[in-house]
Order: sequence, then C-alpha cells, then structure tokens
Amino acid sequence: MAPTPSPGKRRRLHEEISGDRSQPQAQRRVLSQAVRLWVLADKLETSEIETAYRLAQELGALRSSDIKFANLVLTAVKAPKRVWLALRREATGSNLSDEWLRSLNVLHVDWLADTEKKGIMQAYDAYRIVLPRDTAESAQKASPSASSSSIKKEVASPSCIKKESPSLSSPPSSTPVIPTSPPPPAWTNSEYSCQRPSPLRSAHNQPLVDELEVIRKQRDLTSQRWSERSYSMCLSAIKAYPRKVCSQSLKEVKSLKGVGPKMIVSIARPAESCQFCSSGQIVEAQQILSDPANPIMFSFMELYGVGPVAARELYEDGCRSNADVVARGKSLATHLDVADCLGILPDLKLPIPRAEVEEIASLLYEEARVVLPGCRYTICGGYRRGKPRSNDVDVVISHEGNGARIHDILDRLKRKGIMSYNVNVLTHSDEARLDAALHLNVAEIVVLPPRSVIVPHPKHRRVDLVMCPPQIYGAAVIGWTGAKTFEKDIRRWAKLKGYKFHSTGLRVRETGELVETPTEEDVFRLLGLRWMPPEWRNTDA
DNA sequence: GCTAGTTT
DNA sequence: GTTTTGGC
DNA sequence: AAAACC
Repeated sequence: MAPTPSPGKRRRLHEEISGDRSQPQAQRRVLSQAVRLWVLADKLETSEIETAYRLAQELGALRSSDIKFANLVLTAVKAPKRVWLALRREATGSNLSDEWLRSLNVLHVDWLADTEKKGIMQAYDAYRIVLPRDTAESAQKASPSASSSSIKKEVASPSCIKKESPSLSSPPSSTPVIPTSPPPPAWTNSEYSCQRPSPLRSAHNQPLVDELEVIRKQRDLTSQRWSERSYSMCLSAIKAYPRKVCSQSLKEVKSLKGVGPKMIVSIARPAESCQFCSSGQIVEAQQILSDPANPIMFSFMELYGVGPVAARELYEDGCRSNADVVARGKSLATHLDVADCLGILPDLKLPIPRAEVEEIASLLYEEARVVLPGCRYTICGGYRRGKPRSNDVDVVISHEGNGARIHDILDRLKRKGIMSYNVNVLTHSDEARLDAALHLNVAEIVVLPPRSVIVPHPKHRRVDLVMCPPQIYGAAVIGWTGAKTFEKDIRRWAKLKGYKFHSTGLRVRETGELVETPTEEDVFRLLGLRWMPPEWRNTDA
C-alpha cells in the first residue's frame, strides 16, 4: 500500500517559518504567504542563498527554516537526478518520505529572478525540475486515473444546474436561472454589489471567478481578513461583469470598482495580453492548490462548526480526511454533544435538493401555523437565490408580536420526531427597551424529515428557523437571503444613506429609531436602491 | 459570571 | 498618507 | 487589497 506521506508534520502554519512578517506589508506583493520557500544550497554561494531568500521575502513570500515546512524549493542544479539525491539527503534528517518530497514544487532559481523582473509570479512549468522516478515507484503511478476520472465525472455533471424550477416554466436560454417576475436592473460598474445583478454562475467568466475563489479561500484560511474581503469584492465584480474578460475588454476591466492593481496583475499581464485568457489559470491559485495541505484544509472548513482556526488545528493534529476528523473524537459545533456532532457530520455535508428544502419548510410551517395562526413564511438562503442545491434551510416566519412561542414550535417538532437536535436558540431582543415587541428569534436546529416520496432517504439537515414580527419582516428576509457580499454591501450602502441595516430591522443611524419594513421592497425603496430580485443576488463564487 | 476568541 | 472595510 | 478621505 502506498504509505501516506509520513503525514505527521507537514508544517505548522506560519509559526516555524521565519518570515519577517512585520515588514513586507506595503511591498509589491508579487508573491504571497502561500509560497513557503526553501533553497537548496548545492551549487550556490552562501551569499547567493541569502540574496534569494531576501528577495523572496521582499516580494511577499515566506522563508522556510527547514525543508519540511516548505512547499516550493529553488535550486541552481539542473540535473534532475542530482536534485533528487540532494533532496533525499536533506529529507533524511526530518524523516520525510519520497512521496512527500514529490509533492514539492522544485524550480530552477531563475524563476525567482524572472518573477521579480516581470513583476508577476511566473508559471512554474517552464522552470520545473521533474524529479526522476525509479522503476519500483513507477508501477503505482499508472493506476490512479480510474478513481480520479470518476470523481471528475461527478463534479463535471452539474445537470443539477437547471433541474427543478419551483413554480414557473423553464427559462428560454442563456443563464441557468429560475425566471423572476421583474427583470433585474441593468449592469452598472458600482462599488456596491447590491446595485448590480449577479447571476448564479457567470455566463462569461465563471472559470476566472473560480480561480479568484481559490485565492479568497486561502486568505480566509490564513485569517487575512481584509485581503479576503478584497478578493470577495473583486470576484463579485467580475462575476457580475456582463462581458468576457479578455484582451479586448481589459481596459474596461481595469476600471471596475473592486478590481485594483494587484488583481489586474493576477488576471492580466500589464501588457495588453491576458494571462488568464492564454493560460486559463491564475498562477497563484494553481500554486495554492498544488500544496496538498490546502485542499484538505478547505474541505475541513466545509464542515459545520469548522472555521479557519479549527481547520488549521485539525491539519496540525494529523487529520487528512473527514474520517480522521471523526476519529479524532472532538466536538466541533460547540453546542452539540461530541457523539451527536460526529454522528451527523457526514450528513450535514450533503447538499439538499430544492424539493427537499420545500418539504422541510412546509413541515416547519405546519407546526408554526398551529401556534401562530395566520403566520407567513419565506424560504430564504441559497434556495431563494435559485441554487439547485442548498447547504442548509433558512426559513423566516412572521409572528404577531409573540416570538416567545418559538419554543412551542420547537417542542412540537421534537415530539413529532422531526427535530433531531437543538443546536442553539437565540432570542435576539435587540434594543429591547425601545421596541419591546420587536423580537427576532433564531432557532438553529437539525432536522430529520420523515421518509416520503420527496425524501426517500432522510438525512440530518441544518435548519435555521427565524421568527420575527411583521414590521421587520422585509429586513429579516433580505438578511437571511444573502449572499454574503450582498449583505455586506447593503449595510455599507445603508451607512452611506444614514441608516443602520440589520436583519433585525432598518434604523436611523443617529437616533436608532426603527423604520418599519414589512416587505423587502420597503427596504430597497427607503435605501434608494433599485429592486434586486433574489436570483440576482448571487454575489459570491 | 466574566473576557477573549471563534463561528455562524 | 490614513482610515474604513457589516456588525453582532 | 481597494477605495474613499484628508
């Protein structure tokens, strides 16, 4: 069996990496901290090695104190065999396996010089030193095509994309989006994503959006908050851009709000040719994915209750798969019992089809209407934005000034065996002194729907049940519909207009006075925003 | 019961 | 050059 | 990382 690469210590994030991180901030960040460099000493003077490290750090990369923390190796040696022997020599002290060594990108030192000279991270391929393989190893190299192609097939078959449109007939053409009553406003180059329509998938630039998303996730993983925000904004600007990003449109792309100089360097060379168009890839995104640690930590972050810090910790603890996480036996979502948490974790990762979202929502409504006669409900979240499959179910229910009844609803759901876990109940009585009746309550629960035609194989599903009075219903529905960047921008926009926007209501900034918003349209009108149908709020990748 | 940090 | 970036 | 502000 192929031994897993002495998985133990791949690296421990930035701690072991002596990168003078106070310094490279304002620098030309041609490289990023995703590059952890180690230089092979052979054929280099001590001073040359030092210069290389210094240059790499100046360009924004990290200097690795030991090969075991690196993901990029530079060498002046060109003979693959010699490089391979030197690497094995270096690796013996750290007990690194051959397989581990092969996961490194080994490049000629010219890569660094050229990267500096051209002012943009150069693609690896032209500089790569392909490590030789001895015959014993080459046997196991041939096989994995079978498994990888089957995975690819599953990913590449999003026939799901336009599968079920809920009520209306299928769209005529172009974008796989559920038709909506009013057409969205025309595209504008705005700093605020809430002012322009964002489709589920970009008709012209989705591959580019996906590349940017890789970098965004890496910034998230490494808790670089503002950089992550910048990539979110850039990505949503390009997602909404109604033309293809190419050398012809480059001039206009450069003028897009949220697409600054660094992003332009990533997307297109300073010259009029376009890096992305020619190679189909952004070098840094490929670099991030080429380190096997990153996809693993990204997948941990998809688990309910795991954020950047926990993902990094899991990896450090030696976890490499979902099964490892469960086997580790530590609770993740802090409000769930360890056994419960680990038991339902696999289920919670599975996407929920639209029909099941609707089924679960009506189950909740059946109980809610008994407790709160005449209540209304709206299914929000990704479902409302037209996503073919959702990660969870968000339902906003109106109540006539009696949010305390949320516990009655939960009791009923529990008695019927629909609610399997109560994760958390937030009774958010924001500014309670000012508006005693205006409560917004959120129940974060896990539901196991009964078997039915629509749900032939019931799974545990995450459900957010939101209850609010009619006066803030519009704000709550906007707040729980998303997407994330849309929410952030509508709040920034509201600030600009002298309001404070929150899912618990729209308020005048100065006085804190509540402005009633029974419908979403009220919020848009009061903020001076054109109506944006939910299907066009897909600002995130 | 508090604070700090993390996650939703 | 400094501040803000959603706001709990 | 970008943009608005000063």
